[in-house]
This record gives sequence, C-alpha cells and structure tokens, in this order.
Amino acid sequence: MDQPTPRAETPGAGQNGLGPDTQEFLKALGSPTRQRIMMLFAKGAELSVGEVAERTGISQATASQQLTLLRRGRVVTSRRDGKTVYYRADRDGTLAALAELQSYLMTCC
Amino acid sequence: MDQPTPRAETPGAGQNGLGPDTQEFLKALGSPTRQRIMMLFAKGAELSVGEVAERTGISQATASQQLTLLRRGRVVTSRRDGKTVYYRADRDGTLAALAELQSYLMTCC
DNA sequence: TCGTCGTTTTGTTGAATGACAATATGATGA
DNA sequence: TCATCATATTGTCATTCAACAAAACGACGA
Repeated sequence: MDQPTPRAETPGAGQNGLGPDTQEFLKALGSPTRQRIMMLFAKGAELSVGEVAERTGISQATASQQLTLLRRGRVVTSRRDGKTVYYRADRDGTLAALAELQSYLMTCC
Repeated sequence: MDQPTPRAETPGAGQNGLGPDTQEFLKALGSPTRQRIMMLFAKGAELSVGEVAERTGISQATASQQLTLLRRGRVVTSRRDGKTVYYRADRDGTLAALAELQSYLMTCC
C-alpha cells in the first residue's frame, strides 16, 4: 500500500533551499512522539500499526496517523500483508534526505 | 523504582534516541519560515534582526522570535555589536546535530 | 454473503505554534 | 540624564497539531 506519493520534482534543492521532501522529512522527525516511534524500527525491525500503538502506549488511530506522517517524510515505508500493514525504516528515503540536508547546510557553513 | 528521570545530556544518542539538542535542531529546521530565514545565511553571511525581517517580509518581532528558536537549535549563533545583534550560521552546532542525526538514523537502517 | 479483525478516516478537544502590534529592555550619543 | 535606535518580550488572535473515540474501509474466512 505504499502509494507512490507524488515524487517531488525538486530534488536538487541546492542554492534555493530544501526540497519539499526534505522539508517533510524534518517535520516528520521533529516530533518527540515520532522519534519515539522510530526507535522501534532499529535494526530493520518490521512492525504492524497495532504493535507500534502497543509499544508506544498511544492509541491505534494515533499510531496510524503518525506513521502516515513518517511515511510522507520518507522515513518509513509500508507493506500490506493480508489485513495488517507492516512498517519499517526507509533506508533510501532517509539517506536521500540526509544527503540533501547536508548539502543544504554546507551552503551556510 | 524504575526511574526514567530524563538524563540531562546524552550526546551520543545511541539506543535511547536523540538528545535534546538534536531534537531542537530538527524542530528549528522543520519550519518553512525558518528554512527561508536560513537561506539568507548562505556563505557565512552575517545579518541583523532587522535585515532578516526586511528580506523575509516578516515583522521585526517575528524575526526575533524565529531567530531565537534557530539559536536554541544551534543552527545560528548571535553576536552583539552595539545596539544591533548579528546572526550567522552555527557551523559547529550544525555539524554536531548532523552527526548525531546520522548515527541515530544508522540504528534504523 | 456475512461477520470479524486490522487499519484508516473523521470528528472533536485542548495544547502548541506563528504572526502581528504594542510595550519593555538595553546600548549609545548628545 | 535623556532621547533614540535596535532588539527582545508580552499580549492577543488565528491556525495547526496531537490525541482520542467513533465510524468507515478493506481483506480475509466461515
């Protein structure tokens, strides 16, 4: 169910600022709750929405919402198996965002 | 007696998540307005609060507030010269945050 | 088909955020 | 000291966000 959320068309960012992807990435990781969620995905672990809800102590609906935001920021990906949806860290998206962030910050420092 | 009293400072991030500094860093950069402000500091430029306000089109008060948030996230530093306060990118803070973020993300991917 | 289970979406509420105007602080020069 | 300039803080309002419960959706199995 990993919708190919319309890929943004401004990957370079370069001199003009961060692309929308990286912007979403920063917003996604900027929340303590979502940071806490991300810790569950250490070492490539794959978890269902319900498991994330249980281990973080937030409601199932909230977990689903927050995971959506994380997916929008390309921090996680999702995969559906039957009724349950499994999430895990998005290695490529993360590395891409990190790279763009780095190049962005290099123009300031 | 499980005592999870938040440790004051855990620079390593390690297994427990991001340190408060990096958390502030992410929040600071997670805002479009502040990202726009940061673009003004390319190439080591040094700007006063008034200049930031003028070039971004936001009020002086708002500029001061947002710059405070950026400073709290160690994205900029400030220096006072007479009446005016000059801000510029914080190279060390940025690199430190980037390094911690990277090590944090490496535990997931 | 029907019921159930897991997930998502839809209200709704309280807290946090972003913006401004107005005021306060602080430094400099007359 | 006093006036002035640049910045910081305060007060207020509109918007956004995080969280929940409840309802809708979707995929199985009987």
